[in-house]
Parts: sequence; C-alpha cells; structure tokens
Amino acid sequence: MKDSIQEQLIAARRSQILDAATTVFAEKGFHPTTIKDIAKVAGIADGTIYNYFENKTALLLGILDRLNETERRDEDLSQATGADMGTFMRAYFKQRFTVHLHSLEVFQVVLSEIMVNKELREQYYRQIVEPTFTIAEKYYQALIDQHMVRPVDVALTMRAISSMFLGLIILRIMGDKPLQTQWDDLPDLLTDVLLHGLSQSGSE
Amino acid sequence: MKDSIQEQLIAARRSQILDAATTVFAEKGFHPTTIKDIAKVAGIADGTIYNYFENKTALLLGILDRLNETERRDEDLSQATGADMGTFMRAYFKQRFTVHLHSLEVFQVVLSEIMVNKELREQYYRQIVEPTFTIAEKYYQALIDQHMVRPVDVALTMRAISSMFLGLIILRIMGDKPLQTQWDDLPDLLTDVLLHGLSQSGSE
Amino acid sequence: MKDSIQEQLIAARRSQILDAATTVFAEKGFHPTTIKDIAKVAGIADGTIYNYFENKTALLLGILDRLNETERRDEDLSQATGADMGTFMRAYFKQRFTVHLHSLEVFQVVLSEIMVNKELREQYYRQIVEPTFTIAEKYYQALIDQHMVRPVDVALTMRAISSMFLGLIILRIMGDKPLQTQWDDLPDLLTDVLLHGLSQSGSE
Amino acid sequence: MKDSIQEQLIAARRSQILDAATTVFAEKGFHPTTIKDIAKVAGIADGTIYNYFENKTALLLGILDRLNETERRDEDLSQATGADMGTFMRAYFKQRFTVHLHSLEVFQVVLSEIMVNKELREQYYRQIVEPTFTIAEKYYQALIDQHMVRPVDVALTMRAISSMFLGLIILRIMGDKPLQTQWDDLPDLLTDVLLHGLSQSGSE
DNA sequence: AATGAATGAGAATTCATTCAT
DNA sequence: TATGAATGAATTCTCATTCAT
Repeated sequence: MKDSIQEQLIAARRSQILDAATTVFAEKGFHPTTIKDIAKVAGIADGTIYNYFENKTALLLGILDRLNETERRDEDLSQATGADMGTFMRAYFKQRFTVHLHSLEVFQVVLSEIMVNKELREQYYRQIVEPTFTIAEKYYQALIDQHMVRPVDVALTMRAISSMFLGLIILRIMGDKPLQTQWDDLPDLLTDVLLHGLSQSGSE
Repeated sequence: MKDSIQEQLIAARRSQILDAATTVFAEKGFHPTTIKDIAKVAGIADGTIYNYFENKTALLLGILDRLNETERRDEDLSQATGADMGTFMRAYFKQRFTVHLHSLEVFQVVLSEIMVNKELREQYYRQIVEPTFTIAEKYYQALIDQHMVRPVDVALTMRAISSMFLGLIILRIMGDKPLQTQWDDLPDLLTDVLLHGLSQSGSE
Repeated sequence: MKDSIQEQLIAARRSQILDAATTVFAEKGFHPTTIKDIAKVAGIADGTIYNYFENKTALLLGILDRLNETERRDEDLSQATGADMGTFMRAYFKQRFTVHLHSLEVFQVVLSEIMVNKELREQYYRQIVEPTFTIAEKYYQALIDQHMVRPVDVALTMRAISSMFLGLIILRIMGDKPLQTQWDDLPDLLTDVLLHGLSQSGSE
Repeated sequence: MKDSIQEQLIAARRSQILDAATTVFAEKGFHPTTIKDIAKVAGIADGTIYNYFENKTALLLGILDRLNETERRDEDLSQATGADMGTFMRAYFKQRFTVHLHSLEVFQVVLSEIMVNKELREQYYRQIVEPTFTIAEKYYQALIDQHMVRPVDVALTMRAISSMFLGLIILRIMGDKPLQTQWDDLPDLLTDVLLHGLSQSGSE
C-alpha cells in the first residue's frame, strides 16, 4: 500500500541523513559539525534535514536508536550460547569488543554528548544500557542457579563487568598504547582473571 | 624575592579563575559556559582571563592539571599501605571511588571534552593516566614477585582494573539505579571478585 | 454551465482558505502565521494554497476583499435611514461599532500590515475607505442642503468623524480601560458631542 | 565622576543605535529591517547592538521611550496655555498634529507593531497613552468646573477627541487625498466642530 | 595588569515557495 | 487539481577573542 511506500521513503531518507551525520560526527565531533556539513555529505539541502529531525541533537538520538537496534540484534546472537563457562565468556567478550570497535568513533562522539546532555543520557540508559543489564542479569542468575558460578550480587557484578568493557574502550580511545597493541589478548585475559581471580592459586 | 611574589600572585589569580571555571563547568557543562559566566563568578573582567589562559580550552587543561596534582597527592597516600592483599585492595578501592565521586561533575565535563578533543585527551593521558599506570604496574609487579598474586600480564590487568573504576563511574553518572543505591558495597564486592574470581570454588 | 460550477468550486476553495487564514491570523498575527498553519486549519496541503493565492500577502488582500463586501452590505443597511438627525447618528454609530468589534482581531492584524505594506494600504483605501467616504459625503451634503446640519467642509468633517471611530477602536485594542467598560455609552456620547459641541450652551 | 562618563557613553551609544534604527525602520518597516541594516547605518558591528539592546523588539521599545520623552516635553509646552477655549484648542490641535507628523514614518512602524505585539502595546499604553489621558482629564475637568465647557463624561470625551487625532493621522498615512491637501485646515475645523457641534445653530 | 566594549564570524533554524508526482 | 517533500535564502543572536584605555 501507498502508506508503506511512504514510510519506506521516509525511513530511507532518515537513514541517509543519519549515515551522513554518523560520518561527519565521527570525523569532526558533534559540536564542530554543522548542519550544512551533514546536508552536504547527505547530498541534500540544509532545510531537508529539519523535515526529518527536529534539531541537531535529534540526529544524535537517531544515531543512538540505530546503535540500539544493532546492539539488540547482536544480543540475540550472544544468547545462542552453549555450556562451558570459559568458552562462553571468551566468545562473549570477543564479540562485545568487536562490535564496539566497529563504530568506535561514533561511540566516542555519542559518549561525549551523553556525559553532558541529560536527555541523551537518559535515552541511552533507558533504551540500551538498562535492557542489556536486564538480560544479562537473568542469564547470570541462571548460571548461579546451575552452580556454574559463585553466587554473588548479580546486579553489581554485571555492572562491574560491563564497566570494564566501557572503561577499556575509553582507555583505548584515549590512546593507551598497551591496549592498542594487545587488544586481541583481552578476551583471554579477562576471562581468566574474572573466572579465577588474581590471588595466588585462588586463595589469599 | 619580588619574582616569587609575582609568581604567587599569578598562581593565585590562575587558581581563582580555575575555581570559577570548575564551578561553572560543573554546573552547566563546557560548551554552554561562556567566558563571561566564569569571569562573573571569579569577580573579574572577561579580558583578564585571557591574561592567564590562552583560551577557553586552556581552562579545561588547567583544571586537568589541578586534578592531576590532587591525584598525585592521593597516589602518595595510597602508597602508604601495608601487607594483606585483600585489605589493601579494599582500602584502595574505597579511596578511588571517594576521590572521584567528590568531583564527579567536573570529571563528567572533563571526560566529555576529552572524548572529543585530541589535545586534551593526550594531555590527560600523558599527565594523569600514564603515570598512574607506571606506578601501579611497578607496584603490582612487586606483588607478583613476592608471590602475593598470580603472574599475569601486568599492563593489561592494571588497565582492566582501572577501567572498571572508570566504567562504574560513568555508569553511575548515567543514572544507573543499582550503582547509586549500592555504591558503598562496591569495594568489598570488587575485592572479592577480583581476588577470587567468579567461578565455583576457584575452578571451572 | 460547467464554468459556473468550476467557478463555484474555486470560490468555495478560496473561501475555505480565507476562513482558515482569518482564523489563524486573528489568533497569531500575520508574520508568526505560517502557510502550513493555514493549510492545516483549512485541511489541505500547503501547495494547494498557492493554486488559489499568489502568496501570503495575497491572503491578506483576500481577507480585505471579504471585509469589503461585508462592509458594503452593511453600508446598504445604513442607508435605510429615517429623519431625525440624532436618532440616525446614534443608530449609525451603534452599527459601526458593532461591526468592527465583531472582527476586531482580524482588523487588528489587517491594520498592522496596512501600516507597513503599501500595496495593501492602497487597496484598502481604494476599495473600502474611499467608497465609504464617497457615499458618506453625498449623504452628508444632502443633510446640509436640507438644512438639517450646519454647512461645513464635508470631506474633512466626514474624515474627522470616521477617524474618531478608527481611533477609538485602536485605543480599545490597546487595552484602554474606560473604553472597554463604557464602550456601549459611546453612541450616545458621540452623538451628543458631535451634534451640540462641547462649549457651554453651544456658544463660547 | 567616572560613572557619569560611563553612563554618558552608554547613553550616547544607545542613542546612536536608536537613531539608526529609527531611520531604517522608517524606511523599510520593522520586519524587513535586519540588524545588519541598522548596524551598518550606525557604523558599528552587528554584535554591538546586542550589548545595548536585548533584541530587535527592544529597539522598538527604545524608540518608544524616546517618543515618550519628546511627548512629555511637548506636553509641558501645551500646559502653558491661557484662557480662551477656542484659541487654546486651535493651538493645541496645531501642536499635536505637527508633532506627530514630524515622526510620521516611525509612528507608522511603531503603530504597526503595537497592533500586533502585546508587550509593546502595553508599554506604549502605560507609558504614553495613559499618562497623557490623566493629564488631559484633569485639565478638562478644570474647564468644566470653571463652566468653560459643558459637563460631559470626561474620560470618554477625552478618548473621543484623542482618537480623532489618531484616526486622522492613520487616514493620512493611508494616503487620503483630502487630508493631505487640507491638513492645515484641520485645527480650525476641528475646533469649530467640537466646540459648536454639527447641528443647525447648536440645536437639533 | 585589568578592564569591558567592540568585534564579526558563524550556526541553527525557519518558512515561503516550487514542482515532480 | 492536490499534494507535500525539497529547497536554500535569509536572519537573529551568541560568544570567544581582541585591544585601546
């Protein structure tokens, strides 16, 4: 039906604009990027952008939405896991790091604005962070119930692990040398450390 | 000597300006803050700020410098530690979290700009992050040598642990509920997890 | 004939658009009103308006045309006059004030633009003001010829009287308290003053 | 003192800007005039205007303030009048018309915006219209008390007379021919009509 | 050294109008 | 004839920075 075509056209245009915005934001950052920049890259007029997005910030929200969807799709993948704890963690870590690295520059920009823009922050938390935790907690609780891991405060533990990802990515963005050269060693290392701890032979 | 007085005056004025800048940045964020805002809070004229700082970004660098010093002083404190691994970690974590929380809002602003401003990023990394790691690595290597902890890749491990801090703080800034309500439980939890791992009785 | 139907359709559509324009102009004023606003109220697409009116200003001209017709129709009514000078004036005044008050908000907008837009001004004068004076002068001249009123410069006198209306309406629009509360007393007062003058017992 | 010089400089700059604004507004109208236009005529930078006026509308308010002062000064003059009613009215009318005509084009612009801008309207009414009426009413009441004029509703009568001025000016702005050619006859005519009325020998 | 008025580049956003469908 | 997406010119206002006093 006509509606569907309309909607598709609109979605396509939005997508085209978001592509351009993503590109330019990644390249120059949020504030230094002008609407004109984005329009030029998108190959449309300045004003057209405002037919699809209320303002510049809405572009960031739009980008966030797309990250959101990507994330969700990946989440599904990560659900498709089997038994062995160590294998799973390694696989999981590998995937998380790959995903985020792919869009590192955008993430950088988005994160920067998130730190400073309440609306964005709340949307990001509500739509991306929180749901992820909900899933992760459920999954981890199951592992505990199956006696595959020690019983710990699930919520905080999940936060600690996720934070490690987040922090490592930021540290990498900051140009940390060791992280840049040994990034691929992280999955194994983190799995090891998180499973067995740092103490001598598992005891103090 | 006269020079010394001169320098002290200059230092005092710089400090006064940075205080104002810190206050306003924390309150409104970097971009929305105008030089006029800062001057007003500092009780001086707009132009005067430019006698002490090259531009707006230099104010952020100045703030960073001060954080740097604070950090270093704290570092010294943290060096004054004793033997027991678990006790030390708990104490260390407690201190790190407290320090950062104190200036959470500034940190938020600084981090936001760091993500996006190469110069700032490099300075922050060079002056604050890297030195911290150097010390931490040395310290941790000593622990390994004393067989108090397992031998692991020191550089990456230190990064992983630090990242957890960083990530947790960001997650808290984002408004994460569990972190906000159970923040004080973190030192114990992290110590436990990092020392003994998540796996059942220390083995897979 | 087909033409006639065509014309009627066109007239209906124009009318529909002008209704919408009148409503929105009255509500928000000329400049703040967008074509989109009008189209929305009219229930049609933006572009359609341009099939019936050359541009935004033409809408105002269109509204003026309609006021014009209304006015003329009212004029006819006012022709239905009787004898007694005082009675007539009172009746006339009453009607004028009522008419204008009815569409006060549009008048406000139209007047505002008239002050500033030469084309509009000329059209308003040519189509509405001038014809009214022509009729009024003729009528007043007749009164003079019948010795019902003193012989005076008819043109100027008519202008003076009309101006009083106009000015009173504007003063009312401006929010003048006495005019708002005692508006209904005006016909009697004006009739009295204009007929008998302000001086003591008609002599200086 | 320094303050006084400061203030004078500021006043001078404000005046310079208002002069420019008056000129350009009179020439092109309010909306078509850009800040750039005004700055250019004032021989300063765009931004400078914003150091003295909050926004474009504030310029109009500023112009109004100056009209206000002018008006007030004229008012004083008009107070300095003597006895004979007819002579006084003639003189008064002559003055009112002259004053307004002098700044006709600005008045035109101001009036246009007043019709449409509530803030402006209220300020104009409060600062210019209302005080004028207060004075006029007091004066007229005195005349009544001295039996120099008939007792009438003072407030409404003053409004009616003032409105006549206002209306006549507007009509003239609209390009009314008779008013333009016979403008100078108005004082005499209005005095005559208002004093003695239109009816035959002062009676119906 | 301090001031703060002046500067003017720059950017977001609006909206009347056009025109392909 | 109706549509409404696209256009892009145009404008207001902000604010970091300069510099004469």
